[in-house]
Amino acid sequence: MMQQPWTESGLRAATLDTTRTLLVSDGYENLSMRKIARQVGCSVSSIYEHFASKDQLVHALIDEGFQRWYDIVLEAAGAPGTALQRLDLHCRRYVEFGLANPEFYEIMYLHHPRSLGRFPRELFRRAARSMDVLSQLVLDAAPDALAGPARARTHAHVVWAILHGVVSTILATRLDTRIDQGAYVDTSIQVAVDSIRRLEPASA
Amino acid sequence: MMQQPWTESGLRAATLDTTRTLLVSDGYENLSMRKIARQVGCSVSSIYEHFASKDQLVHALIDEGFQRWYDIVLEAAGAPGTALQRLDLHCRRYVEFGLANPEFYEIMYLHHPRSLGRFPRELFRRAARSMDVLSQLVLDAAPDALAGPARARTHAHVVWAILHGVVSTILATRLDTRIDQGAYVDTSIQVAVDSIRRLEPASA
Amino acid sequence: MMQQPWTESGLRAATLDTTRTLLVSDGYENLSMRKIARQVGCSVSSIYEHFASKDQLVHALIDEGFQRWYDIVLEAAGAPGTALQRLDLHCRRYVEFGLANPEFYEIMYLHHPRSLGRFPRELFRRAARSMDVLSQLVLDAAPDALAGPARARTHAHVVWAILHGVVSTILATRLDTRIDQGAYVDTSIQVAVDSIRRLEPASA
Amino acid sequence: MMQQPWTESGLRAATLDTTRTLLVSDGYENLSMRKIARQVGCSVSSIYEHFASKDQLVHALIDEGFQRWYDIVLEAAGAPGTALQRLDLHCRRYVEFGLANPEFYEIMYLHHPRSLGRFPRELFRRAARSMDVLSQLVLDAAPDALAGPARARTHAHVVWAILHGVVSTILATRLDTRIDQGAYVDTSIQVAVDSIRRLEPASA
DNA sequence: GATGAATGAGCGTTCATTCAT
DNA sequence: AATGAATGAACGCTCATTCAT
Repeated sequence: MMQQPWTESGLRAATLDTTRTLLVSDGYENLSMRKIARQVGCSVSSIYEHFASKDQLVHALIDEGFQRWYDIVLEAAGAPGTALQRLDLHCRRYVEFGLANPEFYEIMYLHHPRSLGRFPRELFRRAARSMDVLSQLVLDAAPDALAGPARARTHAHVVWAILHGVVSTILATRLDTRIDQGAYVDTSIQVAVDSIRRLEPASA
Repeated sequence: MMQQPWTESGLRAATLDTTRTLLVSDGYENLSMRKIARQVGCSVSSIYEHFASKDQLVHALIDEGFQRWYDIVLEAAGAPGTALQRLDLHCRRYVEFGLANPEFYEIMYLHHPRSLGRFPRELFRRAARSMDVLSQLVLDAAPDALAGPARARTHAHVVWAILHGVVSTILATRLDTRIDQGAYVDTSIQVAVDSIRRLEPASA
Repeated sequence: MMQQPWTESGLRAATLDTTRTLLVSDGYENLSMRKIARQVGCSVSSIYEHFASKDQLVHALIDEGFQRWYDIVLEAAGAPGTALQRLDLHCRRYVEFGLANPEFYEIMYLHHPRSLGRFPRELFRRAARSMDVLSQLVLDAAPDALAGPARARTHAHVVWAILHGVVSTILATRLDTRIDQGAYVDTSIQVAVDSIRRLEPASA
Repeated sequence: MMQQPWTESGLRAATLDTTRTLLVSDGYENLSMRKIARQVGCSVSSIYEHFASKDQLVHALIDEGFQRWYDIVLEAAGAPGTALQRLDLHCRRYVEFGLANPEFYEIMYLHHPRSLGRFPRELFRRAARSMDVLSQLVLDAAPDALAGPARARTHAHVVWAILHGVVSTILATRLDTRIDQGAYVDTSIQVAVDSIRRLEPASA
């Protein structure tokens, strides 16, 4: 699902597409170079022609994921409306993205950095970039109360913790079945946004 | 590497200890019976004397983890003070526990739909039990506003999502290094407790 | 089936009984000391108290099997009627025994001596004893034609080859499904007996 | 032990050769991929490059064996001479083949009901094919007496049982040492052929 | 006479990776 | 740019057997 046709063709693109698909259907722990090659319809060695290792292939995918988060946060930040409305929009888009792309979410966040020891720093920087935009959004939403980037950063991380907690709870199917998922998400986002709104001076 | 002398505890306890440690250092996906045995300093088959399978060994650990959480939430629920104070206490203890027992978090993510079939329902029930106590605590803190267990359950899950997000962010070392961890935790918990406190009628 | 209650009780008898049963239900290749012990309801070590090894335990069972064949051949040899009638009776009993006790038949004949390297010679001698009785029976059936034990022995072995071929073909389920098993057995036995009867001087 | 140089045949052929050898020397129950690889002088995984599983490797051997039998029976059926002479030829060739290819006999016993499920039906069909040719040969040898394929089939199976019994008795070294093997084989084959010849109407 | 705890060797199989072609 | 063949290490797990108690 959501698999865009890999325009330029080429084995590299096909490999990435297939890996993404396999990640969704079988999960990371069942992802193997053999399976990818079989699905792509080429030899294993051919994949090694384009990716130095399985790790690097996965990194490319993670990079893609972080890029998409960056797109989301950028788009929300640039949307019309008040800062709080844009913050709300971002939260919604984030949760949507996480729930719609469990495979990305897993490899992006649920995999401990430890298992990606050779994980290039640049990828982390790309993730940090998204956090920066979120921090700015938070600062815009409560400039008087936060008075500077330092506190804004902390509060942005709290907002993210909520979103992350919500997405990962749902993905790990740990949400009580008696709870309506939509209400749960809505309530959580409201709490996240309110955590910033409440920072505004009472005179608002 | 270093084989700790598991004095009087017996092989079973030593295995659990080692597995807990390995879970933190190497992650679940890199957990193997061979590694455990090597670390414990015994043969693989000796471990099978005490645990019928790798799954069962992990289950024992999961069970332990949920039991620990249950203890925490029970203790907090029975502490003196207002319901809000007890909720705050629970949040603090939960985060402390999570940070002190990283393997618990590793374990929680194992309950993925994909591997879920292998996990006995009883383990899930034990987790639900803890959630029930937390829901009651939340209901006690805002009885008028919540007016029943259904909404309380949702809000309890939101509180949990926050705690969950905070702990896993820190454990995954994804917290921006410029942020003070203590302030981050405090702020998060405050947001969590406030998300319940704000539900109270203004007339209180 | 055909499991006589092990009168004297005692672990040794119980072990033999259980092993016999397991051999029927699960086959030799799935026979393990653990399974036997579990079924008997004792520890594995307890079995080693009575049998020095798995091999020895199986040998005891094989011995039992050869003893039963010996009983059969002796009974047939001592039955009333002509020698040919007694030979026919033996053939019938042999096939019945083989088909009714596939587990015995397998370990007695289908297991190559190689796999029972430490197989005590005494067991083979017991099997040879049965062949001796059969040879005598064959000699009695055609004394004039055979004129001595040497040729009788060869012909006895041919008779046995037929019986063995029939039983093992059926046990290995290699008999064409369109063939009636009863007719197949009857025809085979008739050929076996005739192979001796035809040796009689034409003047009979 | 000794690694024979499998010159030009390629790993696949070498594996089949070695497996055949090991089957004879150690038996099926002691056949392991590791042993095969050790004997061939390659890694275990290299074998898996050519055979998807141990089962499939054994199947290839079974297939080969039945093909060989088919060749034999076809050649005998097409040889010059009377039907009885051709039947006699088949019996001789069959025994020769069985004694020269002991692994074939090891293999035939694998088709046990217990492990049968794993064996593709096609293999069985190939065996049935050989039996069909033998049945036709038998029918040709005694067309008047048998009067149709049904009885011919039964008698063909009896002939086969004899050959089968003879070969397996010799291979299992269960033949009394006082018996001359050549005489034993000759006598057996004579009994087998006679079992058909005797079916002819006396008027022939 | 009986046991629980432990073990080393082995099993079939999968994997990421390499390398000559 | 692509491949087929090969590999060594690892996996979860079972086994017959030993030995102190």
